[in-house]
Amino acid sequence: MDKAGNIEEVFQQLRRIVHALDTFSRTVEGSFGLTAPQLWALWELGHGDPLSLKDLAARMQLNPSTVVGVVDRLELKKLILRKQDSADRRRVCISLTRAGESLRAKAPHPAQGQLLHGLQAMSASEVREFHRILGKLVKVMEADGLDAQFFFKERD
Amino acid sequence: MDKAGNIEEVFQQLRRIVHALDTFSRTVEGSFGLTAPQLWALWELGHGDPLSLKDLAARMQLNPSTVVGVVDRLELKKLILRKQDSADRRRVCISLTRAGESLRAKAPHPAQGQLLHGLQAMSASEVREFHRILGKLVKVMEADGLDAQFFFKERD
DNA sequence: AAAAATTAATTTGAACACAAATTATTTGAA
DNA sequence: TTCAAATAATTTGTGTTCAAATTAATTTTT
Repeated sequence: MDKAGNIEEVFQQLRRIVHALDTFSRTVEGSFGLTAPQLWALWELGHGDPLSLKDLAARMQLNPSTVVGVVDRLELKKLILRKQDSADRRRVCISLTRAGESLRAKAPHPAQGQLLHGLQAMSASEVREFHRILGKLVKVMEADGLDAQFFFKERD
Repeated sequence: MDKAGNIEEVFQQLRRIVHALDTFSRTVEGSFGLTAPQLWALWELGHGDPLSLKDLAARMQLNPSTVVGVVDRLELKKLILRKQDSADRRRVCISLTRAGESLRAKAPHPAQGQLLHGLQAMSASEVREFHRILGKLVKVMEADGLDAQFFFKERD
């Protein structure tokens, strides 16, 4: 296959990986009661000291406004506790409840099972190579000054 | 770095790629007026004959109920036309309007610019290798009989 | 031909995800 | 010190995504 063909298929493959992750998230929700983002938040919160919403959002690499909703739902399930920070009353202090801690101990790794399984099935050198290539890709994709207008030209 | 470390970073990398794709989708929306799924649907619809909603959903690898919303918004923008199929009145026949066709001609490739850019920056052999590794990953991730319960064990 | 099963599209309800606007609080400058 | 700027959390509004339930039409079975 030529380069263009490979690129076309890589799109498909990444799309399928994202889709598989989403499907796994829903599977976890069905059998565990938590979605992947909720599980992930629980995981981060159990790592050490309580976090502010902003810090939790930063760790999850999500917009704070998104995390508000995730935290709302965890609070409803009584897995976390929201408390106003006494030092800075703008902040909230989010910590696990007893129930949250115990669930966290039983929970699947938030890194999402199928992907983990897939990577573990590879040899170390293959994972290394994959890592190297992804690194290049991320670098280019996140590069500054990439003008979206650039892509707006006739095709097909 | 050892295998476990590489795996941990691959998670991060994939997360960042997904995030970059989402960001790009919003950039396109801002400067073009269409989100990535809308653009993608427009693209598929311009490929040839009109499609039923089911067929469009299949091409986009999305749930039909998701595509209803995407098509709704394209219809509101007068870029597509919904018509009842005369042969089978359960079906709708979705086709581009004149405006839809002209927009499609000016539109960015739905495969999402930054990723395309990133892949084009690689050598052919690198893309080939990436394609090979992703293929393995997809295969394992989509493998049947993978019990989600399997991942529910103590960790950390 | 009438009843049952299937199919296509849609609606409903839940969760994400973001940006932009808002509110409350704190920090910094005049 | 008072007023302005910045920060933290939240609300609001739009869009994506799915599964499950619903509606309308077609196909199959009896």
